[in-house]
Amino acid sequence: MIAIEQVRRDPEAVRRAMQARGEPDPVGELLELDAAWRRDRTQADEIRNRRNQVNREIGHARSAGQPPAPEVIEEMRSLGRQVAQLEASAQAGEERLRELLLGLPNLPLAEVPVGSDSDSNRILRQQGQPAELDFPGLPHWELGERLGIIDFQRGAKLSGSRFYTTSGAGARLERALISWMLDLHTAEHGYTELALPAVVRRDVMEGSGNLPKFADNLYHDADDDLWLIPTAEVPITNLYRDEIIPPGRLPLYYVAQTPCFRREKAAAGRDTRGIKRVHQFNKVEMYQFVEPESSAAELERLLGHAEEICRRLGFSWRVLELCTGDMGFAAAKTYDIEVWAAGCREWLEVSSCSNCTDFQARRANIRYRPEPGGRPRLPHTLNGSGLALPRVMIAIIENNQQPDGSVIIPEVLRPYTGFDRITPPQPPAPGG
RNA sequence: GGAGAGAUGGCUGAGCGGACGAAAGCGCCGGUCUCGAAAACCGGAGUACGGGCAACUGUACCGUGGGUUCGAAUCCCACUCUCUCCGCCA
Repeated sequence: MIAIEQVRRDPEAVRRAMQARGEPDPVGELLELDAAWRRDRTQADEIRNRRNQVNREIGHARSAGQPPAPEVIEEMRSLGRQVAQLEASAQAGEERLRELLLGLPNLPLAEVPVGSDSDSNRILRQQGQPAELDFPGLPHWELGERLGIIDFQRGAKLSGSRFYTTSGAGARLERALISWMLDLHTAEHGYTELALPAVVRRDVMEGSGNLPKFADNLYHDADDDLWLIPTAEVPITNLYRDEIIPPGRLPLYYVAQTPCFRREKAAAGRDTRGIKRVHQFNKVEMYQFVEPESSAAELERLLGHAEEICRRLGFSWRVLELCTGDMGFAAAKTYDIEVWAAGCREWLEVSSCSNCTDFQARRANIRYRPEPGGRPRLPHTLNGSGLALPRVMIAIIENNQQPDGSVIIPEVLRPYTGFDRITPPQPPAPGG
């Protein structure tokens, strides 16, 4: 949520930001609502003040044995009615204002390239070249089935399209990746590991900005009004909801592996083959609560932590700086990391690293106290995948496939997998 | 699932419908004392919003939402959460 104070102070900046985002201009309506509720609020406070004064007088008189005069009571009744009316009006205005603010995306940082869609994203750097195989390579959906490690039919049998199962070396490879990533981030990058609920309450989804606007993409249990998380960002953001973090605690660095559930309604028909876009997947997520002054530098470090995974796995990758129109709702600045997959011959997004500035903190009412006795401030929050498992699996399987149909396991994972190669269950028949 | 108890400030914990933003203790911050610390003593300190250049000032907040009343931390209703016991269960 953006601050109404900022709209008051610099309406032009907000107007420009929303335009860069491709949003309709909300400023006029915001300012009108704001002025109206402040007027109601001030009047209600004044009448209340009067009422409180008379109340005290009644109390004093009463303890001196004097009951209040009927006309005094009558005035109090009248004041009560006025207060109730003004308050109802102020409350309605405040709710509409909040609703409007909740519907607005974060303001992009000044350096974010302006553009309406992914065509305007800027390629910041590229490490390595898109690898070419010197034999006809296979996409992972074929490799996975031939190796007997990914089963799409049975996934669909259990849960429908866009679900899959892994088995044997495939399941082990994913578990190894998860352990290795968590170990790397905790041991070398300073993160604290969290284990978290995968279902959360409605107000938690609202705190993170997924509800009400993005209900379409969420799975939901109606009986208990519980929602399946689309990313660990949701529960982590809400850890400190409605709290004031004591002095000296920031920065807080967290990493968590959770399943992520996405209905992908908006992407119906896209990426239907393989495990590139599925309804349930695992993701290792990094998350930071930091002081506002350091969030810009922290985003660069966070990005580096995600890139380190790519480097050690031997990937070729590139870093994109997203333009204003392509960024997520809560982000003020976002880097995407894409790795090259030689089988489907695509750059796959494996990480999205964002500085959400104070947007989530304000929305979820998370504050911190800079020093003992100091005024509470809003921290900045950052999140980044580190990394999303299915697409990492894709890249490993496709890039490391061998002419004989086997797949070489990257060196760093071998202590975790216990094997250095995945081989087909039987020698592949000639011609497949 | 059944039965019961509870929710007040950073924590513990008082609070006959009117003087209550709320006793007291602990903790915290500042000061006196001390070479320094501890102890003792003195003082300070909640959060949000409105008005004001500011000093300041007004209002709200005792789990949440309603209700009764001139007036609610206090009375009534609903909900949420926590704890204890029983049952069931990985």
